[in-house]
Amino acid sequence: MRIGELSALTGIPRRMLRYYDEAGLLIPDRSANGYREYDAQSVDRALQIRGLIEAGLPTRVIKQVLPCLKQSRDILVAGATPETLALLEGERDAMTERIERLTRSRDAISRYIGTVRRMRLHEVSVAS
DNA sequence: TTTCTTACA
DNA sequence: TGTAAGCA
Repeated sequence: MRIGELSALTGIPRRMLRYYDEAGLLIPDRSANGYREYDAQSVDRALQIRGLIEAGLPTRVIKQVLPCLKQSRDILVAGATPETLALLEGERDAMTERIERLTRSRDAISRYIGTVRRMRLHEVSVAS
């Protein structure tokens, strides 16, 4: 299938699909006219890549981990080299930090919302 | 019509 | 990421 169809199937913008190609994450075949030609497997592959990117993994890391995901959507143990493992540990820690920052932000926002609501309630009761 | 590359906001 | 240009 061509890029337009893969885009429709995955919901991933064609722009991003070309970016995955440039980044070496998902390299399609090329038809005679130069159009990118994707196989059915590319659907899962593209979805996996998007998931990893949304999780905040740098493309360089994804590029290294991707071979481990080649088959199914589960991780292939055989493809895990010590270097890859070390890289992933670093990413995991960075992810944990991000989660903690997000948690603090969320809690701060929750407190703010609670405060504003209490103020509104008082205004209403005083007015009526 | 759809896709391609390159470049800029 | 979006968009525009100029092709094939």
